[in-house]
Amino acid sequence: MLCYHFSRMSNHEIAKLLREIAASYTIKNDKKFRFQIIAYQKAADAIDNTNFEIQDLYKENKLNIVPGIGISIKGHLEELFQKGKVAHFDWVKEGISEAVFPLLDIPTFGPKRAYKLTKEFNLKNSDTVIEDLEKIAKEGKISSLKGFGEKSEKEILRAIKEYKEGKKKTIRMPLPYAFELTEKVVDYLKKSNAILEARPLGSLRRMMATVGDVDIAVSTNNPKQALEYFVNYPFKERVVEKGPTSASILVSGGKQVDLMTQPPESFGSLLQHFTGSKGHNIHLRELALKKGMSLSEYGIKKISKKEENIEKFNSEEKFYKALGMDFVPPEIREDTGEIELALEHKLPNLVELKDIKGDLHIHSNYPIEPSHDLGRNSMQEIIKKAEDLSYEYVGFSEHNPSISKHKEKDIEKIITKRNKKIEQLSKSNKNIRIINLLEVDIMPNGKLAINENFLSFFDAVIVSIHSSFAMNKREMTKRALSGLSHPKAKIFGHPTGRKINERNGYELDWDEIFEFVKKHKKALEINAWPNRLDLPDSIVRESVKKGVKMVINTDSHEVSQMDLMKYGVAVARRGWATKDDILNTLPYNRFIEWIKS
DNA sequence: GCCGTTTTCGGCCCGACTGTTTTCAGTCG
Repeated sequence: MLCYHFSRMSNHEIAKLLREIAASYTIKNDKKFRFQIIAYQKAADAIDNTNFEIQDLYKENKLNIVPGIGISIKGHLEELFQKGKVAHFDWVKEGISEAVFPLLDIPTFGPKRAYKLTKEFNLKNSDTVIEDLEKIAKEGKISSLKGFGEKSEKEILRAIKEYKEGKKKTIRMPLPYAFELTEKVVDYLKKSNAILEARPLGSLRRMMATVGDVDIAVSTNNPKQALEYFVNYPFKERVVEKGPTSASILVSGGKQVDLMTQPPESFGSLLQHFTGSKGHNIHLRELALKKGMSLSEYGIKKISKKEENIEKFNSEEKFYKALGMDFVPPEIREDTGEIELALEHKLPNLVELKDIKGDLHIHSNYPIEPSHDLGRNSMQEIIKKAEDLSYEYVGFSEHNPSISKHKEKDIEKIITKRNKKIEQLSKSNKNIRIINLLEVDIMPNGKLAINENFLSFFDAVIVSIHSSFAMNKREMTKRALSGLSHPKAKIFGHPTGRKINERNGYELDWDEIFEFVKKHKKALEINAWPNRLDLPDSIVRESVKKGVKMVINTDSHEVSQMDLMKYGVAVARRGWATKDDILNTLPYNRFIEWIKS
């Protein structure tokens, strides 16, 4: 019997276990357990997405605050944490080899096929199952199996090969990377005269921090020609599938691009359908069902009417209106309360890029001899760029001078000189107001990496953590709060320290951080750097709920990077932030009043 | 197994595509 290391199971491991239960139910009897399967998958999704550590919630007896965890699953998880195993889970998994589960990470493998193959060939070792199966396929033993054939055998070999090359179901691209990839495909599509419009949708349109597949919707009166053109995309690796209304290709690097088509008169329903999220759409359709309507990418069917009449929608606004709802911004279509508010016409006015009046986290090339990397452009070039972006103000915030390389006297000299430079620039640039900042390390002991006497040289400083990430939650929270406690420390930079696809970031006690930041009128940064996007959207949402203010910054080291602001705004929108929640939407006078307060 | 301004019982989204099938099962989004 398998025992789990219950002393410390991460949310991800717990979610994985619940997905294994869903898969096992599917294998046992997918019709009989249809709703259990959905329930376990939903619970797994919820656990993957929550900000709370599930084991912490268990200790506080608050597991049921996670939507999707009800009486049964709560009980099972409690048993898991107490005993390290769950009798009911063992029952569900009975007769199913552990070797089934690694196969589920490979595209085209679902529970049924994985089970059939492991059972037929008596595969028991979950560490070697993929290699074992590959060998069997190469020997041509799969094609003779009932329900399999030559093609599926080849498909299995290809899927395993691609999986080994790193094309797993779970690997996701950072948002800006996905943007560039998509732009190339969309530009190509627009050159076809069969294609009237092409728009990226899915998680990309919802501006999620990471994107799995790229989804593109096409408006066309000639789907056959449009799809033929699509699958001939010059940078394609291969065609995954192609039908009369949709097709999928793999492009360079093995990323999948899905294309769906509709004629212009139904394009609105298609946009809505293909933007998702899955949870948002399911909720919407359940709601519609209760009103006697059935929703799909084709439009709205009235169930009561005998004739198969589908009402079509050329715009999303009209589609939502037909359901009695306001248009829901794509960024918040995650089924976390937006549907209810759209019905009551009470959706928040989310912050927009044009609301941003300044960027405070920019590294110039001023020779400050910093602890970390210097920027590449001059302060003057940055000011010029800020003008181009129609900002009112800009903040210079190079890293603090390295304390290991300088004596305090040298640091004082460097800062004094920099201050004079900023003063002079302020006089010569009337269109852009300059805010004199610095990004200062919070050292492991909680002290700032600059003598506190020097802080008076600045309007304020951004404090952030760049080292010793392995500290525990308690110590890290203490460290962060200590760093923020100086009156000049106004902004907590990239607060979680995460790097997407690289590291998770350290743990903090968010309730304590929120309380402190709010009480002392500080702000949390939403850092727009592509693989940071930090704060994560879910923590922005909590900040908004708690009334904690934020600023959105690019952390630019080069002027072109100041354009990354849109990704930071996207994160803020995904966290339901309005203009009022974001301090750098304030005009200069009010912003400077805050930062000097 | 979860959930609730139609319900604490009786519901639970909707469709595309492929391969192995002679009408459907499996996977995916």
